[in-house]
Amino acid sequence: DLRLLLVVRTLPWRALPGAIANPYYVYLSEVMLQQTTVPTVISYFNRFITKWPTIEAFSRATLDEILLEWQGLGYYSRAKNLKLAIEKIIKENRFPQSHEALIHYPGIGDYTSKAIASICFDQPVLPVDGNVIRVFARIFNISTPLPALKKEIIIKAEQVGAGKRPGDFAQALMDLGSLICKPKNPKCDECPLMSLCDGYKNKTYQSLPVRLEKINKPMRYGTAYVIQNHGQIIIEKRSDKGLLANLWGVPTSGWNLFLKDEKKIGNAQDKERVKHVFTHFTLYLDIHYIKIFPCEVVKLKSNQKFVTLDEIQNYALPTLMKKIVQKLDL
DNA sequence: CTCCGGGGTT
DNA sequence: AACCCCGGAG
Repeated sequence: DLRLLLVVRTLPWRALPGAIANPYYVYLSEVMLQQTTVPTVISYFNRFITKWPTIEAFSRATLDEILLEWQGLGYYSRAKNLKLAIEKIIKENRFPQSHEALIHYPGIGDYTSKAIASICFDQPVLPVDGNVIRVFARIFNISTPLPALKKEIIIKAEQVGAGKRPGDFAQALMDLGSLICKPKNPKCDECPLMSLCDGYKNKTYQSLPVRLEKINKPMRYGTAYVIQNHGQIIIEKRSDKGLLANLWGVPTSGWNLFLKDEKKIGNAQDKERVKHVFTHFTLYLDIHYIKIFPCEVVKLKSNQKFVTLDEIQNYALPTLMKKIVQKLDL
């Protein structure tokens, strides 16, 4: 039977043996883990629960305060959704407990709703994340390529069931995926499920799960403007929609696609250019340094302000903008 | 340097 | 199907 596994890892959001998991901790950590690895999440998570120990405390934080703590984690709309969902929960005065109830909150989908329901409330559901997909694809030797594979595994997981301790089963399966049944060089000789693994039996496990073609990312380029005056620079708050929404950074030009035969980028030195990779394109920004003369009058847009390098710590900057600011020596 | 993993929304 | 970001592995 698949449902005989031990939870291996101790993590700050996990309950001690015999204790009940804190839904706020599990929810917060799951959202962070949607985009980042465990070692990175641990420090972010600890800062969050120190600053906001309960969902009540969290619900009183502004989006700007949350983004300041979230900076560097990426996928910034998740911080916004987390805030919206927690405000809703506080208003309702009750933490939703079932997969069906949870899935209607912003930013909570199939995986996160099942993770919270099973880990915190012992609901009989199995969250299917990348680890579970990989483990199931190998155990049952399924060669359906991603992303279609995911739906197949979700159905398979419903058939397998969640056992008597759904939360432990879910976490054990994810631990197995991350520590033993790894994407590369899995430790099959240490695996408690070796004897029932069809992928191991058929020696297909290394190539599972199968994923379809990867497409080349297009490149974009533009200019970032570092506008200085007396040890201060101009930063601006980005729009509340689209890429890096609600975050701060130096002003930039538009980010243009390279035309097919266009000369790539200029001959700027490393110090004057940053490269940053997003999900669907790679960005190159040449940095232009502009000094304002004392007699010049600068008219700032409503979303712009002058700040010193010290003051910039109080604004949420994405990693792209940190790369630029770190080069500065005012 | 390049590649890749990781859920949810629209 | 496209969009949303970053860090770790190799």
